[in-house]
Amino acid sequence: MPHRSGPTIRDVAAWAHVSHQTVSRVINGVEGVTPETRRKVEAAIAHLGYRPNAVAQSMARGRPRTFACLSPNLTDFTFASIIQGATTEAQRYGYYLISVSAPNDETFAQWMDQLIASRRAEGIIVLNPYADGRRSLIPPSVPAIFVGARPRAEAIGSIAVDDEAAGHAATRHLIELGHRAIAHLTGPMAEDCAQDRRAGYLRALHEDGITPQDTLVREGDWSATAGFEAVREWARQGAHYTAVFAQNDLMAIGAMRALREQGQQVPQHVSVIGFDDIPLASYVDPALTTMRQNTFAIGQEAARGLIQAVEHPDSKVEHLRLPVDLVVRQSTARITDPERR
Amino acid sequence: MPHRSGPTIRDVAAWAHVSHQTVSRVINGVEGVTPETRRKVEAAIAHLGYRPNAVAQSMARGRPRTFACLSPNLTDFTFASIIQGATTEAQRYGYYLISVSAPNDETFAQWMDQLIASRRAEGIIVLNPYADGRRSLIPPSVPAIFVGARPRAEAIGSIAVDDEAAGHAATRHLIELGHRAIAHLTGPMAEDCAQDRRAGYLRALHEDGITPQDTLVREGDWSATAGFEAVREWARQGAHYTAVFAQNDLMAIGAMRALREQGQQVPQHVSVIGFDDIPLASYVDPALTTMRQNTFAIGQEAARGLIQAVEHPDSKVEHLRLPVDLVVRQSTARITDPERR
DNA sequence: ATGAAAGCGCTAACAT
DNA sequence: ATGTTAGCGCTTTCAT
Repeated sequence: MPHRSGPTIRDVAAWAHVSHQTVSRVINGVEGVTPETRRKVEAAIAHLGYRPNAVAQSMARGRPRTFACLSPNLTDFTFASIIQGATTEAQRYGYYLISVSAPNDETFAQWMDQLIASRRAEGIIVLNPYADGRRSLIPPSVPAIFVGARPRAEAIGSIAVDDEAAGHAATRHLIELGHRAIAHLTGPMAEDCAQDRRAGYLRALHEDGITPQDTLVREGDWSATAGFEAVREWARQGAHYTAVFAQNDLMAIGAMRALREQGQQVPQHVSVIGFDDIPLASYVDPALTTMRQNTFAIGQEAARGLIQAVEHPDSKVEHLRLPVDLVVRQSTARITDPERR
Repeated sequence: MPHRSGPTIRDVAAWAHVSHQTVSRVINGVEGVTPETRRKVEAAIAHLGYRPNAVAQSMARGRPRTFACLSPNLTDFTFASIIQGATTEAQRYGYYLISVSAPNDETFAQWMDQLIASRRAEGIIVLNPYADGRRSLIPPSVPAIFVGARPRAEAIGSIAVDDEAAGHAATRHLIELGHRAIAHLTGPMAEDCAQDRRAGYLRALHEDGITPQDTLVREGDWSATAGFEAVREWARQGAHYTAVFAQNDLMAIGAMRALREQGQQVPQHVSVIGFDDIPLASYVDPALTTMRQNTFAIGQEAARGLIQAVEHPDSKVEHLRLPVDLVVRQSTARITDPERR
């Protein structure tokens, strides 16, 4: 029952005494229409309350002007904010975003089938594309852009912050406060950003002649729980450290809680630095020192890059790196008791 | 340039030596196809790697099988989680969700135009529909479902938690711990849930013969900052209270921070209870007592309700209320010092 | 500058 | 049980 859901281009044409093609020209802002007929058509459109049918346009153009954004989840602030940026930017250019949660590669494959194979979406934004095997599920022909991935020698553009530099800066901040035993809590090491942040961490240690300790580097899954567990594990092992660099704020906050439960004060006994600057970072106790990334801008750039990719398939693929800023709050402090070093 | 982007139904038909209509029947699982021809068609589909074009299906059916989800933002955990639930459930029925951020009624109107007037989406899920004047921007003809709104005498279904009961339960929890001077931090009072939670709060006070104090009820905007500012304002006014019931966790956490900065201990001096049970609730210090709502389920129900509304327009509109659970953690405690009451 | 014709890939109504 | 015929509402040639 394809119900008549409103006036069509032909109704407008009839009302304005022009061909439907002229109406098409007007609504698409194409040159070569007399100002007068344009006015007539516009009057007809206004009078009938005509709105172009987006599905019919997609059909005729062979392009749906819709993207899919595949994210590990929709709830983590970092992802959500990137998605919000991408949605906003896409809209500015007449594109739409279907954002979905693909926590593993089965769900990823399913979405690829339902969104891409069925041509409901004409391009994809993939957040953290190297979390698992999902990369191989993307046919070379589909326009895509990666977020949170290192530039690779391939035809897919990428947007990321400079994770290595950020990891380095975070660690340097701690070193400058006098810390030398610096624990490190990473994201899943399959992901580029986790690797790069750790690389920055190691470089900073190296620069200061500090020997990295394997036991002080633990892999987490970005959750507060992971941060909590890591600190417990270090305690179990009797590990010694005076600072923790967590690769995201959630893990940092989880770590802070575990430290407190062990009777360790932050930052008096142990300094903690996070990554992201989520909205709650300044409200937890103590307020979290962290590396701020502009997630909204990342999303905007991702949308922009993908639009570029679908509209100018032959243009050079872009790899963008955005800066990260150190935001010093109260969870990091200078070592006063030299004994603890 | 409608580029040939793959085999069509007719290619499959030719290969299987049947009409394209038979192919249509097969891919839609319609009865009345010989097992043998069905097999032939399926073989052809597999051989050619055919996938139905979703846009063409939408076009021919006159229904895009796409919904829009309009939320105040995409980043607050509560909204994001509802959206994730809705996306997941919609997918199970072959529907898709375009989720957008509409912080005010101008953006809301814009999205309504671009998604609904253009028939890109055939129905909407509106989160917190009474935040402003947006309700009036929804034409009666568009299938819709409201989340976080009270059932009203209208043709739009609703999903919400039982906010009045939840507000009551939260307040009772504090009263049972001996509190009588209970401050209350609401969301925007234009929203149903804020009104209902406050109503529950007032009822609980009333039941115990506690006279509510106007100065102890402050309106916030759901942000941690609002919670922080409210506590400061109370201090400026010299308000006396031994407990705070905040209508969401963000405001509760902001309030806890302000209390701490004033030298007030939570829960020794002031108890704090929140609402939502965001993932960080158990990791802040002290771990937050809160009212847990199953946001994912809310999203699922919303999607289900909307599908019902578009597929069976004449069925009775549903109004669902989901329960809320008290989760006691460490931010609330019994009053020990009777003097402070 | 404008119009006529054709078709995008599919579903739906009507044959047979 | 299968095929044939029309569209869905628009854009895109190609004429005029």
